[in-house]
Amino acid sequence: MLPREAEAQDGHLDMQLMSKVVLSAAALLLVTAAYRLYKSRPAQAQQKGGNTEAKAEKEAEGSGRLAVQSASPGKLQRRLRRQSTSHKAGAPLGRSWEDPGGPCVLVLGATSRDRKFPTTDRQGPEQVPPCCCGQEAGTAVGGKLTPPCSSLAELAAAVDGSCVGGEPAAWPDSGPPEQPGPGELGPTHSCAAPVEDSSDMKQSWAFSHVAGVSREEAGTLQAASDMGLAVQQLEGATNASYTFSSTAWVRMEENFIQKAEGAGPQLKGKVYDYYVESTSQATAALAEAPTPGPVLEPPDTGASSRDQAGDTEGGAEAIASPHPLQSPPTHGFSRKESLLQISENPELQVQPNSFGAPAPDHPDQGTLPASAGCSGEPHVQLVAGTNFFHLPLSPASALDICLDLGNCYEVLTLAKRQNLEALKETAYKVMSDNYLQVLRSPDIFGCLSGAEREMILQRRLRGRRCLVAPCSMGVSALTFDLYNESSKTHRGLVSTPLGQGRVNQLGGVFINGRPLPNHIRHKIVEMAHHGIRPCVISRQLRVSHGCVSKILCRYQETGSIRPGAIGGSKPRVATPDVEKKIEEYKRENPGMFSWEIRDRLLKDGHCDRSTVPSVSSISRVLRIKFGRKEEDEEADKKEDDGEKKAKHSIDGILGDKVSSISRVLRIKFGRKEEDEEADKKEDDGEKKAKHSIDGILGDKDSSEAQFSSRDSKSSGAENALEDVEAVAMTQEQRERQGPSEDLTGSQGPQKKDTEHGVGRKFQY
DNA sequence: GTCGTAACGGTTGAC
DNA sequence: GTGTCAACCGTTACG
Repeated sequence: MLPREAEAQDGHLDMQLMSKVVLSAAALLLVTAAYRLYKSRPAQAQQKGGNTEAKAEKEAEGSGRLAVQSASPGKLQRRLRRQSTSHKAGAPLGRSWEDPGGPCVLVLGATSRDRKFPTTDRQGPEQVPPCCCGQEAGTAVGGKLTPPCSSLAELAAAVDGSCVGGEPAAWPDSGPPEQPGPGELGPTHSCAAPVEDSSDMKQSWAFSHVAGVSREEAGTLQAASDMGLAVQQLEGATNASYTFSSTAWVRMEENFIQKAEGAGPQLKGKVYDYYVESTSQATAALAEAPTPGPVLEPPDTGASSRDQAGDTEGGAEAIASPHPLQSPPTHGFSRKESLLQISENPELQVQPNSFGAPAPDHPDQGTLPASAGCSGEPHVQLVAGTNFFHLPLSPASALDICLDLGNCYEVLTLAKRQNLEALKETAYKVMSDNYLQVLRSPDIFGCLSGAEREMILQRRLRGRRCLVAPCSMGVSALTFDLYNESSKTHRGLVSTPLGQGRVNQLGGVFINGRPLPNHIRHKIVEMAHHGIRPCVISRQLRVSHGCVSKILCRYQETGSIRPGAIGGSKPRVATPDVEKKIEEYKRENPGMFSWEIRDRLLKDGHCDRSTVPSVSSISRVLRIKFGRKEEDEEADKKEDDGEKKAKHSIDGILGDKVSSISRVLRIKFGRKEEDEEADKKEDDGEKKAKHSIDGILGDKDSSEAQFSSRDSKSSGAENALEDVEAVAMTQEQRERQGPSEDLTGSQGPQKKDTEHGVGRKFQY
């Protein structure tokens, strides 16, 4: 118990320390950014800037703990009024910011923005729209989109005291924030019921101040920072999760242009918003899981938030308290619910790709927006040495939409209607990422144009670029071109360095005689697994339906997507054991003919029909073992009868040279043309359909007689996946690996593949 | 329209 | 080092 408590407190103290450090850093960055931004507009305001900047610095130096006191309510309201008048675009502007304030909005900025830029405007802080969090996002885009609550949003709501607690101090100039509307407590509405006792939660988190400066001159600079600490503990659990979040927000308005106009106050300049957010989590062991207690109502959260906001010091004290968990509960904590729901719903945690929302785990990196779900995400600007996240203030942007398959097409339609390229890109990306599901959804795939289908397919394929392994010139070069973003078309593959690429009737590229890349094969199987018909697969992947059918049949039979072994010669059927038997028969009966030996081998069960050596092979063995005899040759010739005719004709064509060479080969390798001819005859129907599935299956059946204890299908599926992943291994390497594995019996499917080779049928 | 399959031209690799 | 040959490949066309 005690050690656990100590650990918990240690962890909490660590969080406090970290909080301070991060807050300090955030504040410093904030001030630096604000200074630089404002510096670029020197003539705008010098009257009050000194005070505000001084305040900002003061607040920054104070680790953001008590910054609220520096804010002047009066100043705040003046600024708000001015903004409300100047912002005709307040609505769109506010909306564009409100949107991020939805599920994916960052913690403080949205709240602050909402308070500062009410869409209804000119009412002062009292009428400022309430906290951003929650379902506003869904309504932001015409109410059509009701995206699932973002984990980030909920996390933000949980972490951010502004949303839940509505810390009024978040904006010094916003005055006491009004009570958030019931529907606006997004975190509350969207979060599951808290499991942990609220009182514990209250004590476990604390919110610092929010600092802000503003200018009333033509150019307006606003800056704010915020930090929050939340603790989540599941019922009965002994571990608590600490989530710390800090946010710095800067807004710069270039409204000084309105002076030149002279027609009255009119904001024609730009509004820049920057923010940087840092979120970190830690887990600490607690003494005991607190008993779940009654959940505080949402209104309480807001009230308490305000109280806390008004009493920022209290929050600061909570952070600084050495025993925060023991402090009396004072707040309602819908943030617990948010955290809990996030923790219980993994899908809510995977929202870094949510468009327009910064990933919580990557506070300041430039890749944050890059990880968003599309190429049109807000760009990152380097300000004051820190990557800031710049959201374009597009009036109609709906940056907080959480796209999924359920709404991607609607979003796409909306984006098209409103000409939102970024949103379109995001929707396309969702479709591409869920390509198989899209294919199965007539309401999505059926509504897409041909170009769009092609585009999402291309993006889907492009995403596999990492699978390219340029180990083999023949295949890899082609594959690389296929996924080269610069080409972006299949046709770009045609001109491979080797010039082997060809384009089939469907527009797909292939190399004649060479198997398709593994990822294509895997995709075929994958799509088939999703119930997509072969004809659709063929069209989508631009692979002939014959090939699709072949691959699927093979996969169904063998469980492997790999192509068969290419090349090579038929292995010897006259194995040492068989040769030994032949020698034994000959010793027992020297006058025994080769065909008699052959029959004896079959009769005694040493060989079956598929593995018994040809008469020629037996004769060769006899020649090697017992020396050359004219009689034997004569007898062999007679036995071979008509089969030799073809050979003789060939000899006649090629002359004595071939005969002599064959003789040499016969002695040297124990193999000659005649043997192969005889083997061909003996193989009879087994070879008739080499290119057909029947042939493959026939080979399989024959081989199964020898490898009856194989269980290829179970491991075959794994190999199918493995095929895609193991791209470092070239096709040829795999093929070569197959036969060796056959012998060891370590890989069923591979064995089956090799069994398809006719030669493998006669392995033994 | 879908699917199976033989034929084709090609590649590969063991011999 | 080269040629042969039998395996494989994917495409195409046909039913």
